[in-house]
Amino acid sequence: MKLQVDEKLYLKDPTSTELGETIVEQAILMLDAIGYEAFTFRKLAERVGTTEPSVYRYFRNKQRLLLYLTAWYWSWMEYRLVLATVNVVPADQRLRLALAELTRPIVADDTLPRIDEAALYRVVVADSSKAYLHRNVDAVNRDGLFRSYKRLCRTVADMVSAVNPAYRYPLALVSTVVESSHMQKYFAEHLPSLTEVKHAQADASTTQFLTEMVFKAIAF
Amino acid sequence: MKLQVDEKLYLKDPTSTELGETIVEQAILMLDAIGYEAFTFRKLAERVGTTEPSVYRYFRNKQRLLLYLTAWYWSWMEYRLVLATVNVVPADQRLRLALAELTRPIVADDTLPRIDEAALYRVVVADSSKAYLHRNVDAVNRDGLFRSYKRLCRTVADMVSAVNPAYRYPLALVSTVVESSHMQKYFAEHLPSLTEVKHAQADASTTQFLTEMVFKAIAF
DNA sequence: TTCATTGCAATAGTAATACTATCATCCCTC
DNA sequence: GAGGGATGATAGTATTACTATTGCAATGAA
Repeated sequence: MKLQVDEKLYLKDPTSTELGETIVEQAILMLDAIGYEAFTFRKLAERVGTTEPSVYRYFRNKQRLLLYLTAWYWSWMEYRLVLATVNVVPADQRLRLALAELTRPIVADDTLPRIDEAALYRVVVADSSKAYLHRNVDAVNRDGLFRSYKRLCRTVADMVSAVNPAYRYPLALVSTVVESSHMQKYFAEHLPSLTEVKHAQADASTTQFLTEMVFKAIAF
Repeated sequence: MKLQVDEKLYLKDPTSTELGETIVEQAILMLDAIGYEAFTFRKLAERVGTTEPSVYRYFRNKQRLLLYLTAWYWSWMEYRLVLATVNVVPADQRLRLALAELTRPIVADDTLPRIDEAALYRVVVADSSKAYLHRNVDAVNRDGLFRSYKRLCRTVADMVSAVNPAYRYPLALVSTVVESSHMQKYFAEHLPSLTEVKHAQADASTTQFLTEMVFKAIAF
C-alpha cells in the first residue's frame, strides 16, 4: 500500500530510494524523541548515517519535511476513515464511525512496514499545527500543501451535512473536533487541569466527549 | 490599572522601568509584524534603540517573553470577563456573556496606554499555542507559568457547571472553545476552506458558532 | 567496453541565531 | 562624593540553516 502526497512537498521523492525511506522513517522517530524545535537536519543525517546535504536533496527544509509527514498522515487517516465507513448506509452511524476513527488511539501497524504510526501520531499531535501557524501559510497554501487536510475535513463535514443538511457550520465543527482531539490528549498528558480527559484513558474519553458534542451540536 | 503576572515570567519586572515598558510595547508590535519564528532579541533591541544584553536582562529568552505576553493577555481577558458578568445573576446569561467576551473582536483601548491590544490579540491567535506545544511544557508548567490560562478556563468552566452541574466535560469544552475561537479566525483569514466563518465577519460568526455549540452541548 | 547518468559522500563555507561575559558609564540617593 | 542600580558598548561562543563544489561508485545504455 502506498499513499500519494503532493509532489511539491519534497524535492526528490523519498519513496524512490532506500536512503529516502530511511530519512522519513528516522525523521519520525527523531521528531517524536526530541521535538520539532530541537530537530535539525544535521542530527537527522548523523542518525541516518548520511550527510546534511543528502537530506537537503530530499526536503527543502524542516518545515517541508513536517508538511510531508502531516500530509501523509491526513491521507492515511482519510483512507482509514473511508474504509471504516464503506458499506455503512445510515448517515448518523457513518458519522459516528468517522469520529471514532478520527479520535482513536493509533497503534503500530505492519501494513506500513517502515512507518512507526504511533510515533507519527504523537508528532502530529504535538507539532502539526506548527506547519500552518507560520508566516508563510499563505505561500504554502498557494502551493496546495494543505490539500489532504482540507480534503479530510471536507469528507467529514459532508457526513455532518448528511445527518443534518440545515446545520450551518459543518466545516468549522469538524476542524474544531480534529484539532481538539489532539489538544485534549496533549492537555491530558501535560496540562491536566485544562481537561477532564484522563491521560490513562485519553482515547476513549476524548472520543466520547467529542462525539457527544458533535451530535448535540447538529441535532434538530 | 495594572495586571499581576507571575514573577517567574521575567528576570526583571518590565513594568519597573521605562526601558522595560518599551521592550514589551515594541515586542508586541514586532511579533505582530514579523511572526514568532523571525522575531529575535537582536532585532527587537535595534527597534527599541537598546542592546541585546539589555533585553536579556528582562527576559530569559523569547519563549519566556511570549509566555509573559500570553499570561498577561489571559489575566486581562479574565478581568474583562468578570467585569462583563458581574451583577448578572441568571447562570445561562452569565455564560452567554462570558462566551461573547472570549470570542469578541479586540479593539484598541486607551485604558492600557502602551499596549496595542489588537496587535497583542493577533499575536495570541497566531502564536500562543507555541508557548505550550514545546518539549519543555512540563518544566514551564511546574514553574506555574500557565496559571492565568488555567484560571480563566476554570472560571468559565464553573459557569458551565452552574448552568448544568451534570455535564461531564466543562473544562474540556471550555478549552476547546478558547482554542477554537482563535483557530476559526485564523482559518477564516488563511485557510478559508476549513471553516464557514468568513474573514470579514469573523468575530460575529465565531461567537455564534461557538455559543450555539456550547449551549447545545450542555443542554439537559 | 566504454560512457554517461544517478546517487551519494565529503568537505568547506556563510550568515544568522541564541545566547554569555566583561567593563565602562551614568544618574540617583544617601 | 561614594555606592549602587540601570544601561550601554564590545566581544565572543556554539549552533543552526542552509549552499556550493567536488569526486567516486554503481548502473545501465551504446
